[in-house]
Amino acid sequence: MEGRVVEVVFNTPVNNSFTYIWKGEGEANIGCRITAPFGRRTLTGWIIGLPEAAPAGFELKEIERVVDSEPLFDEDLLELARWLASLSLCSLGEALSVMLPGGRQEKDIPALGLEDPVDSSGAISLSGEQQNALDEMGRQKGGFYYLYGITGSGKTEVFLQAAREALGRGESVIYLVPEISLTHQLVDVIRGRFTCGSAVLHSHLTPSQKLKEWRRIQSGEARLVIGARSAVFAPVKNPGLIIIDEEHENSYKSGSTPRYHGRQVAMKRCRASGASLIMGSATPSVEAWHLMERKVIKKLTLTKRLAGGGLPEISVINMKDKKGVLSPELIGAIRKTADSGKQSILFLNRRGFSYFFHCRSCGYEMKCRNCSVSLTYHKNSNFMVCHYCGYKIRPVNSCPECSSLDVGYSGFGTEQIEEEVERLFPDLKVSRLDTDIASKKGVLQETLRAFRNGESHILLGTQMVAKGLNFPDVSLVGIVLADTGLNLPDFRASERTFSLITQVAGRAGRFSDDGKVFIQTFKPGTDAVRLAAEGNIDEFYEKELTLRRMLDFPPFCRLFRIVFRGKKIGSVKEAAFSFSRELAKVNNRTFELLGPSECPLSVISGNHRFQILLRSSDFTGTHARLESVFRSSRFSSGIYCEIDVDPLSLL
DNA sequence: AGCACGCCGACT
DNA sequence: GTCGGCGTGCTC
Repeated sequence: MEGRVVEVVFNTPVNNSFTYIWKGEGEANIGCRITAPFGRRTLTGWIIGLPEAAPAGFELKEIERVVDSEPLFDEDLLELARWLASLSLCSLGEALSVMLPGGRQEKDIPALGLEDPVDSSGAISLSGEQQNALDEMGRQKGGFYYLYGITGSGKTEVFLQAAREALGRGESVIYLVPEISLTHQLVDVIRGRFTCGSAVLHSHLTPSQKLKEWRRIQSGEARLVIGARSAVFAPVKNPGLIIIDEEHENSYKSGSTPRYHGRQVAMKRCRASGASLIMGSATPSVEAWHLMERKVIKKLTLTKRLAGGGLPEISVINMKDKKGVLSPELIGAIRKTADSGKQSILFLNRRGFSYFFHCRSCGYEMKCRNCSVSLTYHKNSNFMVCHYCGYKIRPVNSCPECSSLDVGYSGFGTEQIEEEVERLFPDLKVSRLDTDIASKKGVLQETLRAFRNGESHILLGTQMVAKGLNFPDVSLVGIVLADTGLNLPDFRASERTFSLITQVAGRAGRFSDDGKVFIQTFKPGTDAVRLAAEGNIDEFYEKELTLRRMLDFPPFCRLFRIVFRGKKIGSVKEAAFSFSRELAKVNNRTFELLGPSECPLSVISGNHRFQILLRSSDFTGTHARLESVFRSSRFSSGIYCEIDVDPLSLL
């Protein structure tokens, strides 16, 4: 009996496709899921082709079952998957599995929603600035735009009206937000605003719910799709507009294979379909800023705060020679705030602080002389190491800058600060919010609800607090140590610090005119801190871009990060060095090869980690060479190699 | 990724 | 003598 020849890929790191035969009743079309025997197991795969004849030399196995009667993806989406697989060096099956419902679930970091207040009653009239921006966007179909404006300048309203116009033309719209799980308010507003069907894709949908939404989008029933990162793959018909809210957010970059960036995928989709792209933020990524300067993206600026509400008063506190973690100024302000019946938020950027050499007297940190990033202290080898180039020196017991002996490698975490705050303010109630707490289901929401209801006076938190500052009774925000981010061995440290301070400052005091922000820092003079405090945004980007150009970092080059991990340090190291030798063979001066060196986080859950960095301005040439070495290399069991093209972080 | 096959050490 | 280590290779 004859059957249909079917080409299939699976969600495995195996890059090739497999040919099967379908002898069943129904149709087997491109884009449908199937189950089939694969080796000694049965797997679900996707049909990517219907070849006329089977390749010779194989005894074809039979497709067991065709899961879908209608395809999950069309040729356009398949093409996008091929592009993604090639770019991020994963298999086609892995690429498809991250795009499609029922594939691997992407894990998301909990973060607070932005909750930009939007009028839910219906379209409101725009300010002159907003209207100009909207008109500009309508001018050229397929254009790339950036709405650059301070918090409260009404970006969301412009997004919504641009979406309305696209929907009015019969087109579909994808609206990306950093993380959807806690942005119910925004989602409700958006859904309430439009009469056409909308779909919300987020990580907490069950596979069947996800599939249902997927079908609604495919059919055209839902033409407005709201979702986090992976919603950029939504199978919309006739895409007319993709919106990226809070473009600078790191959650747009996937943290696992395939490590794609939502912005990059959005740009690709828009170019392919002729749709427009609109991004927005008060603190664009340095990449995006550079694209604006190069006129690849048209910058549209919103300068005015709509609701009035003056910018908060910002004080920079120099922590040099200060005892304790809270300055007298901040302590006084917390007391005063509580006395006047208002609430305070203390923000602590804790990440990685303790790994770096730090002088308590002057704030000096030890930096690599080649890379201008902070050196990481390694206890076991007793070396300060640069994780870009492997440069290492012995640590010192006194500060090279001021000779102070008050130096160390330890910092503080939320727990210590909490103790300190409780000691200082025994009569005030403190809520703590960090990743440990947030991972416990429901605790996050409960903590926030309690704080919003005024059940505690002070909210103490890490990263995640930065975006959720729209509590009406909060009038004081303290950044406990603004420069901790600068200690990270990362060329984006400055950008992150700047963005953070600016975002925090922009959100404080939105509901009252007496909002105050205290920035504690050892480096009040550092550009990231100083310019953020001054609100001197344009100057920061100018300086940062000059620096990146000087040091040859993105966006003036492209980076590739290749991480090797495994239980046995010797084999990991060996794999990294052997891979590095293969790369060197084909390099031919195409790229700069840095490493191998131990990763900044040298051991994660018992796995030793080594990394290689490639730096080049010839992206295509470097990518091709890396691809050929990677696809032809075999790693022994227990050794894993992961590639991150355009990494956001080198940790 | 799984899951087999395959060839060398300490054990019922 | 076998159970089991993980190195190597394949999956239509």
